[in-house]
Amino acid sequence: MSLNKPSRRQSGRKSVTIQDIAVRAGVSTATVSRALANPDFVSAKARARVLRAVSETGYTPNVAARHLRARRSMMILVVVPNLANPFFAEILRGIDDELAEAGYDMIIGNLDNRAEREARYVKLAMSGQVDGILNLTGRVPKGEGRTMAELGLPMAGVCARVPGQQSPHIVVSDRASSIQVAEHLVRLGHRRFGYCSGPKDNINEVERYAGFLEGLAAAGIGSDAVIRWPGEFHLVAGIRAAERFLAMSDRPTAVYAASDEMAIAFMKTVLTAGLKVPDDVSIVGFDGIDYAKFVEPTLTTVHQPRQELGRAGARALLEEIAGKGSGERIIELPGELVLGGSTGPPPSR
Amino acid sequence: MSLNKPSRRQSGRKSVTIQDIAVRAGVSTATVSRALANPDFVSAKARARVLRAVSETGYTPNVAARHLRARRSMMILVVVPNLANPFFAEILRGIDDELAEAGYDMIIGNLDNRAEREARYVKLAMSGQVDGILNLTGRVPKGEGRTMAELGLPMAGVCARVPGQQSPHIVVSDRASSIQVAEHLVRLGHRRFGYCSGPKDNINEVERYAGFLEGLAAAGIGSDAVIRWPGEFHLVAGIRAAERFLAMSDRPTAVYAASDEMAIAFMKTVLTAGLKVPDDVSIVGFDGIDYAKFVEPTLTTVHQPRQELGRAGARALLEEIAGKGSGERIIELPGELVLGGSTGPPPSR
DNA sequence: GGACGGGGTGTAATCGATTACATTGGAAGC
DNA sequence: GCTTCCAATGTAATCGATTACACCCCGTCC
Repeated sequence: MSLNKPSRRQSGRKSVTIQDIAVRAGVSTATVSRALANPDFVSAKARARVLRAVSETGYTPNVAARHLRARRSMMILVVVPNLANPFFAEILRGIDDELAEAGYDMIIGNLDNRAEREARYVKLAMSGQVDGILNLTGRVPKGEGRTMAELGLPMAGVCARVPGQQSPHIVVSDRASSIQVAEHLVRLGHRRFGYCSGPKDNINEVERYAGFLEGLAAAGIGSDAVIRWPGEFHLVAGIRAAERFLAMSDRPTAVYAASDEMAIAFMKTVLTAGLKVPDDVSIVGFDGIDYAKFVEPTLTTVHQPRQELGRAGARALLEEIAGKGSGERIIELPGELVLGGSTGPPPSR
Repeated sequence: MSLNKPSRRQSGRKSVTIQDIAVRAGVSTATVSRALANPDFVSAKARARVLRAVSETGYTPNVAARHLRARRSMMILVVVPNLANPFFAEILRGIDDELAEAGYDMIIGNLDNRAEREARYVKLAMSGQVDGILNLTGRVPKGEGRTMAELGLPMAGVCARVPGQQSPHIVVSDRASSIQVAEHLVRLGHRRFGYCSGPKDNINEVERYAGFLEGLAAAGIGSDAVIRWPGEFHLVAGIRAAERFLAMSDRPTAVYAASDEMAIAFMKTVLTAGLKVPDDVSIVGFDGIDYAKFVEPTLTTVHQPRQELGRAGARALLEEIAGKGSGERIIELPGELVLGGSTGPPPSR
């Protein structure tokens, strides 16, 4: 088996090196490097000649060489649970904006909701290819016999608090927001509830559920008034929950879903079954994705400041990388309950 | 200004090198390298010792060094118009699956619908950081005084045919599918149409519009029966088109939108205005994103085989990289008209 | 006038892998 | 037994940048 295709070497690419620039500008490679990285330490004349040579040739430093020597790649690994959920897309935008400002690019590790894909990104992180990790998954990815946290790379968590991980976390006020949801539904007159759960090992899920119960308790309603359906934050889980709901003889009058995707799928399923929203059942989601505004009726939901979550996460990570990080630390941004048309008083019967 | 923070060198990371493995296994670095890359050329004994040393130490080759020497990064740049559109997320999944099989990872260049972000990725591609480019944008990104096509890097287009770009393209049958849309609407009895356009310099848009007119023409309906609203494929454009639609005194009875996002936003806006869908107006989208099934009524749309588009694109690119590519070439995958509840006969009046 | 200092520059080591080329040892063939 | 050949391995060059260190030159200060 041919060791390597020697044929496909630089098919057409010219590859201008720092040597070429040095010769062209009549200086040494050291001066070229300095002229580009630390202009202040080079004479104006030399700098001008270097810059001209660069623009004439279209030289771009080879990042592999730079990375090898400088021991930094200017790349960040962003681990995402599921790219298909538009909720994450806007967080990524915030992250990207902030990272780009600092000169970093990002590699997106999409788990696609499949834990077995974690290993691939642990490996990628191990190979020294990235300078830091942003973890949006609410878990500590494992693989290759290690966890991602053990790699000693700077890391920060966004959206999700990961217990036991020594790094900053940027989260939304899951608990406080869920209390508001409970208050809103109780005020409307609801007394019996359904709850569309996220994965039970996810801390956001835990907090949201706890907050919901806490809010109800404050109104004197016990946890036995809540039916909890298992779920996974995505559309399909919403359908399953709705099927269980529809099969019930004595249904709750309000349903709280731990993600908008589940709420939207739930709503669609019960509408298709002939129920009216909110006349027959009120529905509340969590996240505030764009589509929540484009379903009929509009979804009542807790809006997360997605872009700001991303930006704050990126900033925290950059601090960690710079060594200015304070390590373990939680930054909580407020969620906002946005009222839509999917909630109303319970059926009078 | 301190040149570089010397403090932040390898904060805790051990960095096992090939040297360490060589010593530990009692062989040379060449043998270690071969044992890992070309096991057949190394004795079983040596290989075993190397592998043991590797697993004992958790060694991972430094990719920067490998990349520098081997002149390949095993990274692909994927340029995406807008990550927030879930349509692209599933294409990315197809791409990622196929690339991962071949050992490649991807860097996602999200333009976020802003052309000025193109330059950043042209630069990234120029720096030799990637072995190839997948372009989902339907344009040739420009910046740094060049276009991305001029870099001489292997490239392939997905979703969009880019005129004048010498590389394979994987597209959906825009024209044929749009003809079907026209036939469907005509068969239902519609005679006056609205069309929610994508960007006019986008080839998919051009083809979709042309196909729509062609289908109508086949039924003896002229292009003067179609009102075209300008758009951008995203949600906001759908709202704008709907506002124009609502302001009309004599409205078309059916609307075709060049993307599901526009269709969904259009539908929501007219529903909010008190119209009924499809009783007052029929709506058809394009793409077949998940949310099309979760709006009420369900959207009639042209379903694109997204994952397969991504896979085929990745395969074509890998062929280009391997030098087996045939260059200019168009692969067309069929779209499928999926009937939903958003289309019906025109109001009888 | 000589010592000193510092800005500007060049030389060469270095990062950690891959790989061309040289070398070794042992089996096979005569 | 000696040559031949090939598989297995080692040595060292190499990729292209960054950067420690040395050096030169010239102005300034005693």
